[in-house]
Amino acid sequence: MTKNIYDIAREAKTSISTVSRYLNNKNVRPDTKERIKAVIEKYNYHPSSIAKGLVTKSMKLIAVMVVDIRLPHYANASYFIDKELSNTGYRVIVCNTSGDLNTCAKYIDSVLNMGCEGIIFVGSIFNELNRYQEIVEKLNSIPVVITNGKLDVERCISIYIDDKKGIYDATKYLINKGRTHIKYIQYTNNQSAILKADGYKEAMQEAGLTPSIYYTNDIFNGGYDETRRMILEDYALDAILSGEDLISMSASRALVLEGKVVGKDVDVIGFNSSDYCLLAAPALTAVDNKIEESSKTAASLIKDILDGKEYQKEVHLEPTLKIRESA
Amino acid sequence: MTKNIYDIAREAKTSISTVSRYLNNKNVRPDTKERIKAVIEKYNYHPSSIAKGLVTKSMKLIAVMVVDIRLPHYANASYFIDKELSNTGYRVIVCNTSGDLNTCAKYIDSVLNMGCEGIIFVGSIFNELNRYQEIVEKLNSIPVVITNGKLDVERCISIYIDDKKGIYDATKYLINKGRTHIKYIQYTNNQSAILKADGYKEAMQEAGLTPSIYYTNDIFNGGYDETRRMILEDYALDAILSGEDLISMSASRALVLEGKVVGKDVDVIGFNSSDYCLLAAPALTAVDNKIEESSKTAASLIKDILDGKEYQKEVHLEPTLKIRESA
DNA sequence: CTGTTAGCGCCTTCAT
DNA sequence: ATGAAGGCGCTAACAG
Repeated sequence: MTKNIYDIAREAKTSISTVSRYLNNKNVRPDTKERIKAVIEKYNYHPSSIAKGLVTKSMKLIAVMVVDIRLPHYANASYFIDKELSNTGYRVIVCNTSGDLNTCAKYIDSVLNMGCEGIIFVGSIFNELNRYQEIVEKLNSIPVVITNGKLDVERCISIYIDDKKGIYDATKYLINKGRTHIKYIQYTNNQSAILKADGYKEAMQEAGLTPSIYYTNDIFNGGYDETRRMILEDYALDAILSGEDLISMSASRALVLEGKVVGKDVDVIGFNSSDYCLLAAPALTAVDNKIEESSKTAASLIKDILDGKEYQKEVHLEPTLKIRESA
Repeated sequence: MTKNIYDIAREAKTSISTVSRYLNNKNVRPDTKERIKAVIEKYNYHPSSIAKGLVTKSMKLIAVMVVDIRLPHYANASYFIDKELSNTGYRVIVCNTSGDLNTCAKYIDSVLNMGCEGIIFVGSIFNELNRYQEIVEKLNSIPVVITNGKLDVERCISIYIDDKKGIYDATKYLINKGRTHIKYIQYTNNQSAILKADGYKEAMQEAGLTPSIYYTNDIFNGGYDETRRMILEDYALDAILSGEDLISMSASRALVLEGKVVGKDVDVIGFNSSDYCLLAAPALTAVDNKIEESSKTAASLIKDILDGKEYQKEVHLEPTLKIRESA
């Protein structure tokens, strides 16, 4: 039924090697080229990527490691990486690690022996992989890109988005607006979360204000719950910011339900600047951490390594404050 | 460096066929079994899935076709499918077709010759594939599951979620609450969107009310824009519903900014009942179309077909109304 | 520029 | 229960 390279060669009156050359854009005489082309089109023949993979040890696959695709940040990252890569003949395989390194290790094993050519790690949480010597060794065989982190492997590119500065600038912005009772909600306790909180603390202390940090691990309700707590503890609060849009959105919701006018009585700022910011009432002002740019950069850089091009080991991106209605 | 089946066989003092049998749980004498096991563990050997794939014509891959992973509905679907399948040794490959059938066709070609064993289509939009005879033929070679649709291929399971009834019930609910100026916002013009709108119309007409439908193709701003329009055209509006949470959320936002009290002056109902409903202020009441259940069902059914089990060609799921604060 | 040939790592008869 | 040998579809020397 489905044709292979022998069938094509036979019907094009040539050898399989010539067909193979044609397929891989090597030199083939124009007239044979024409004959091969005709037969290939006649049967809509596609060479088996498995058989090719067995020889080349590659299935033209790039793995993307995320925590959970349901979170907008990771959905966006994998979308843009896929978009950038799928044109170049690569297919993307997304792995939901739920932040668990054992799960991640299993995925790495799995994609590696599927002929995966490179891995993109999205998020600083994957920094912790450095502690697993065996995993690091496996990663040595392929190019790796990581955002906001650095892995001790042969070919690794780090894309840094200065999260700390993003929050620092946002805090400054609030201070310059005259806000003084500025609260911060920290989501999780990973490296990136800590850096962001540091940015907040630094800006507050420089201005002679006392930092006030609330903690949560619940992405959907945490902002609401902590804001309720804040209201009880300090009714004079005049600004809230966090390291996640979703946290800030539910904080904003709590304020609105309390009768506060967000953007006037209290300013709220988020982080990521996802499209969901537009759904908040009022629309959420947020730190834009350039997810599209960093994702596309990750994709094109891993291609560069694969293509044997020169590449820089580090790329730095600056977050910016995207002002909407909530602050 | 990396061991193959010959290395294992040699060191375990047996032949590759016996190792292969061990790997595939065939009969092997206990003592040889032990020796093989020891060597395999010593080197942490994993058989190459590419080589295996060349023989079996399968890479243990399932493709999931979605429109755009950035939309919560698709992110959730692919997450739950992945979660259900990754335990069984299958890997999932997500394809963002952006609703374009040519793109979809290319992905199908691609995953098929990568040794993909089955495809899950998420959303009624993929019904349109029936018009492409060549695509349908290709799909004949593998099991297929589609939600809210039916493909004319050999082995296809349809999972129907009664969208029309979901909206019908929601409309009834509003009517029973005494609402009369109920508006509907339709997003896109695909089969599912039309069915939902029909549910709305039917409920309205049965109650002797005049349906009033607004249209948009903009998932993030459409709800807002159309609601602005509504307010100008009929200030007495007392309820809005739509076929997408995001549309209803931005509709709600427009109402709040207009000074209306959502859930009191005007009721708003969404569709999907994603976690984002909790971020709206007030929290969005929505039709729950059972995305987790349908996704997990899709995954386990495609496994059933692959395992040669008996299977039903159709599964029906009932949406329910999840009442929160906005209605 | 082209054809022959030897693998890539595994599964699967077919004997034993 | 086990081993030998052929083949899955393709690429990559090698020789012409």
